[in-house]
Formats: sequence, structure tokens, C-alpha cells
Amino acid sequence: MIYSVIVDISNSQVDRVFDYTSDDQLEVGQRVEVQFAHRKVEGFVVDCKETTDCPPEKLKSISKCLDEFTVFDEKMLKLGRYMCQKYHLRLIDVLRLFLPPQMRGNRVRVLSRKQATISSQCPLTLEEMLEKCSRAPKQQQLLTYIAQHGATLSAQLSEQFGASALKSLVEKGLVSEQEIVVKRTPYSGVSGTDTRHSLTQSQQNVVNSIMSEPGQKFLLHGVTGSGKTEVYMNVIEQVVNSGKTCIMLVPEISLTPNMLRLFRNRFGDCVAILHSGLSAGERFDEWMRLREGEARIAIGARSAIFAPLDNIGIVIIDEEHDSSYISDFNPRYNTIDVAKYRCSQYNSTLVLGSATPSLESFLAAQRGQLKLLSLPERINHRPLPTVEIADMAMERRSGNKGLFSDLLKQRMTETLEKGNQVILFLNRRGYSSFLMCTKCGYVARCADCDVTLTVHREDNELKCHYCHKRYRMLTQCPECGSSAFRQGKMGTQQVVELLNAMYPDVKVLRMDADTTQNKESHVKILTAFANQQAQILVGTQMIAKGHDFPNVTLVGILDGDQSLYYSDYLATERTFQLLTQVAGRSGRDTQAGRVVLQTYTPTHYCLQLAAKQDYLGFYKREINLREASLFPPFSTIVRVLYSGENEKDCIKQLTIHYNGINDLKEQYDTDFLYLDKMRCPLKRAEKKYRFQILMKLSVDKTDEILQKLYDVTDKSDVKGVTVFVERNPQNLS
DNA sequence: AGCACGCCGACT
DNA sequence: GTCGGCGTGCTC
Repeated sequence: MIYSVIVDISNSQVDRVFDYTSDDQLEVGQRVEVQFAHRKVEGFVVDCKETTDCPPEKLKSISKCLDEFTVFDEKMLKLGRYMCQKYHLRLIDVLRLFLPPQMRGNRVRVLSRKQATISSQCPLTLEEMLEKCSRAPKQQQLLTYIAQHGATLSAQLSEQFGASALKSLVEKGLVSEQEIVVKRTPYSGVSGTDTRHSLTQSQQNVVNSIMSEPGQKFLLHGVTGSGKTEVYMNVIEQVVNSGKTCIMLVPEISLTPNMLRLFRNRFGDCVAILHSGLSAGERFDEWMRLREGEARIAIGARSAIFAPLDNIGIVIIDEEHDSSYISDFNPRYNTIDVAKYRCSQYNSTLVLGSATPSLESFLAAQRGQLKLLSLPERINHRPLPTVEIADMAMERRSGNKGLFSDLLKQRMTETLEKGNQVILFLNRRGYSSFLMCTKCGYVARCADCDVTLTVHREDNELKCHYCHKRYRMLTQCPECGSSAFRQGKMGTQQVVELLNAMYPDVKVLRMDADTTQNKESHVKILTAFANQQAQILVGTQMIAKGHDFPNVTLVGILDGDQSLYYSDYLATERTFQLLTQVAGRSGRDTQAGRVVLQTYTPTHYCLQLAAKQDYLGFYKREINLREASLFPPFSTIVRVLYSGENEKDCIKQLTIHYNGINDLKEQYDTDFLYLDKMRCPLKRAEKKYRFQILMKLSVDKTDEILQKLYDVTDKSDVKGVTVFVERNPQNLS
């Protein structure tokens, strides 16, 4: 038999099949080792056939098969091919997504442990056995224990009854030990009882709608605190009971132990968790449990859409608007597109859920491509939080130059007096503190990136948030020698310092990219806050999502308009989503919640509508703007990015491509709504200069034009310049 | 990605 | 004369 193999080398020159022979019976999806040029490489079998075009003197045979199982099936391979076509990817890069990363290079294997049972070879009854060791009470206890509990891990028995007792019993032939495969199950320690809430009428209606139309695609618009999770769990339960499998995706950041506990408690070992925080072994074992059908529910971030499941009944994407579903690095793909394709293979139901659906999804619902379901109210008619806007420009004029408005201070004091908790949110981007010389205006910048450095008081250092390079704190201005510095805007640290001064007895916690360097600290901070070890939590983006703190009744948004000022077309949508999500953290339990939204532009429609939590109002306004100005989803933005250490080479490569693209523009005149070339707003990052070609294309012709565009950009001959094409890039920096 | 093959400068 | 620079091309 001839087998077509994709070798595990990510390079466009070997992005094609190589044929090998083998006497063994192999299947598509087998991982194999093959001789390739003058070395051994891993690869994947993607086809089995009788003949090959390869000249026989070149044909080699497969050295060995690496696993006794396949890592993907025909359907997954088809999905992979679809992705290659749609996103112009290499097949190998896509196949790598299909298995736990540590499996490559055999860096992880099944874990086996010894277990002990009453020897089946031994003809004696339990009484006779106990008789045989009448002078050894420990051995008797051990025998009785395994007689009652059945096979038990040797390690556990040794700990409980002593290693010598077990050893003696084995030597006497009464007990036998055997190696078994054990699964490293993450979060198995999180136990508790399943708190099953009965569904409200509207939740029940949503569940019924979803269950009544298998294979349908739904958009579930449910306000914050409307109980979407309970709906998901209910639907998943029904699907699993019908013998099918489920995939549920959540943004990486909301994969909290709390969330996982909910699912573990309800579904036990039927759930497998897939995310980067797991150890290599855990990740592999969870993946294996899904593959073997032991677990039938996969929960995880983006890449869990590739869970090794068959017969998928439903795919749920929670917080569907979240930007983490769009992979912006190698390989680039859009999880929602991928989910749609996987669902089409099994006729499975797709549910996209969000309190603030992306404009694209909501438009699709308006057009009938998605079926709209809504949960317009919080559970038990709990009110949405009251949002008050504080006009910071006014505060300034009336003499309050501080970071907190009088209104926020007043609300904070009230809340703390009642013994409730406060969350203060600030947009880190553009808000971090930079260092400026008061004499000449010099600002500290990174030597490798075109960004200002951020002051880190705790280490007395300057850091680049782009390349993570660290610099010593300046004592003298390198330009004018002055030693007078002013710090730019406030960061979370300064907010904490201010709060400590204002409320000396109140415990404050800080959560941002700096305090959550290691994974543990993330959980620690949240747990501490949940256990009320602090009254105030100050944080950035990462506190916006999914957390449920019943005692929080005030959310303060310090810089509500910061993210509005980014000049890309997504800024308003992002800001609205963020503000709504943050505001939704307030008053989630029985006590009513408040939100204070501070801004310099109180009349901006985005803020006004966010304050009213009026998604529909916002949608209408924003979608009209997009339509009028022909921005996505009414067009496609395409960017070709050039980066390299040599500025001239970048420009050289860009110019060659630009000419080719200009020819395309002539062919597709009316479908090219815009074409230009320029330096990127972020001029340099990690020592590399950055340039871009920007295009706006008609939606209809996007795929066709992109295929031709790739023909131009694939011919990249200037050395040291990397080129990549992005479709609707999430950031234009 | 690796590694061999191949054609031009400075060394024993 | 040969050792070695890294440009070019191939891998079933």
C-alpha cells in the first residue's frame, strides 16, 4: 500500500504530500515517522492508495507508526483542507491544531500506575486468607479493604496500610498487582454538589427552541446575569443524554475554576477541559478521554473547537463577540467559521451566545442566517445595574483634578459602609504611566519598538509592554540632563496608592497583566476577592468577563472613553462591549447594583447607550454608520503587513507587491473600494520596521480577489522581510 | 526546516 | 593548491 504523508515541517516548500510505502495496514490520521531527505521526521498519513506518480527509485518506506490510534479522522481532515483554502494556510499548521502540542516529538505519554487486587490465581476464600495472616493485623486490614473496595492503587494502599504489608501479601500470592493506565484529570479536586437551579420561564423557552430545531444556528442574546450558563448546561445535558457529544467554547480568560466547577459538578468525568493552563500530561489525557469516548463534553478556549469528537450534537460559543476567537497568529483562523463548518459535517446545532453580540453576528440574525433568541431580563427580574455618568471635564472645571469624580467617591464610601464590595476598572491601553522630562519633554521609549516605556514602581524599572524588555529607571534626562520627571497618566498601581490613602482600613487588590504573570496568581486574586478578603478590586480588561461576585454592588469605570480614541473602525463596538460587560459585574445577587461611568465625552452615543445598557439602540446606530461608510460587515478590510530589520528592504518588497495589487485593482475596479500603502502606526516592534498595504474590498468578491492577491504575495523574494496577509484584522497597529 | 551541492576568497 | 564562506535547491 502507498501512503501519502504530510511531514511535520512548517515550510511552504514541503507543504505537499510525500508518498511512502508500508507493509503495515495504516489509516488516515496515523502519526508516523519517516525518512525524509537525510533525517527522520514525524508526519501524518493523509491518504492510502494503490499507486503513486513518484519514481520508484525515490520511494521509501515508512520507518514506524507512532501511535496505535489515529489522531484525526476523515472529517477533521476535510475541515483542515477547508481551513487551508479559506485562510491560505499550510496543511501541517492546521493539522498541528488537532492534537495536544506536547504529543509532537513524543514529549508526553500515557501515565501508568500499579494497582492491587485479590489475586485471581489464589483459590482461597477471604476467610482463609485472613486466617493465613492472623498474626499481621495490617495485612488483614488491607485484605479486607480491597475485598470491599475492589482494585485500588498500590500507592494509596501503601500509604494507608504500610508498604511492607502490601509487599508481604503480594509475596504470599494473596494479592496481585498490575499496571493500569491512569488519567491525569485536572480540577478533579474541585468538588461540591451540583446546584441545579430550576429554569425560569424565559430560560425554558430558549432551551425548548434550541432543542426543537437540531442543526439550526442560533444567536442567543442574553443580558449580563440572565443565566446563559444554566441554559447551556441544560441543553448540553439533553444532547449528551441523546447519545451525542458537545463542544463548549469560552474565552480563555473566563475559564475560571468557578466555571469549571459548575460543569464538573453537573457532568463529572463526562467533561474534558482543554486549555493551555493544564500540564502537558493533563492536556494529553483529557484529549485522550474525548478521543476514546470516555468524556463527551469538551470545554475550552478557541482551540477546543478541534476536540477529537465524533457525532457532535451541539457547539456552543459563549461570549461570541470576544476577540480571542479570532486567532491573529500563525495559523490565523476565525473560530466561528470553523465551528460552522464542523457543525455542517454533523448537522449539529450551533449556539452563539453574548450580552453584546458582534455587529456581524447580529446582522446575520437580522438577515435570517442565524435564529435570534433572547433573554432580555436578569434572573428573577433582578434589575440591571443603575449606571450614572460622571462628566470628568466638568469635574476638572469645578476644581477636582483627581482621578475619581465626586460622584464615584461618594458611591464608593456608601458601598464600603454597607459592607459591600467595589470593582474599579480602567483601560490599561493608553493609560499606563510613562516618564516625561518636565524640562525638555523627553519621553522614555523602547530602543526596539516604537512605544513609550511604562513605569513600574514596585521594581523601580521601565518596561516595554510590547517586547517585555526592561530598563533601569531614569534619574537624569538623557537629552537635557534635568532630573525633574513627571509621570504620565495613571495606571492601576497609582489607583491602588490613591485608594490606600483615601481608605486606610480598606483592603485593595490589583489585577492586571503585571500581577498575573504566573497562572496561579490569577486564580489567587479572584479567590481572595470572592472570599471578601478585600473590599476593592482594581483591574484592567481581565476583570470584565464572566466573574460572578455576589457582593459587588458598585463598579467604577475610571476611563470610559479611552478605547474610543483608537482610530480603527472597531473602537466603538469594542468600547460598548467592554463597558456593558464591566457594568454587568455589579449587583448580580439580591442587592441592586450601581455603576459609575467616568468620561470626558459624556454625550457620545456609545457611552450614553452603554449607560442605558441598550444593545439594540447601539446596534442600530453603529450598523447604520458601518453601512454608510462601507466598513465591515459591509466590506472586507485586507491588510498586507511587511516587517524586517532593514527599512529599505521592506519598502522594496512592499513596492513590488503594491504594483501587482494595483494591477488587480484595475481588473476589479468597482470591487476595490480602497487601496493604499503606508507606514504602520506602530512603526517598529522588536527591532523590525513595519509597513502595510491596506485594501477595502466588496464582500462578494473578497474570496476571489484574495486568491489572486495570494498569488502576488506568495512571491516574496526580498530576504529578511516577512509578509503576511490579514483579512479583517482585529488591530491595525 | 535541515542539509548537501557548488562556486569564489584567504590560509598552510 | 585546499579550507570554508553561505547562496540554491531538494526532500517521496
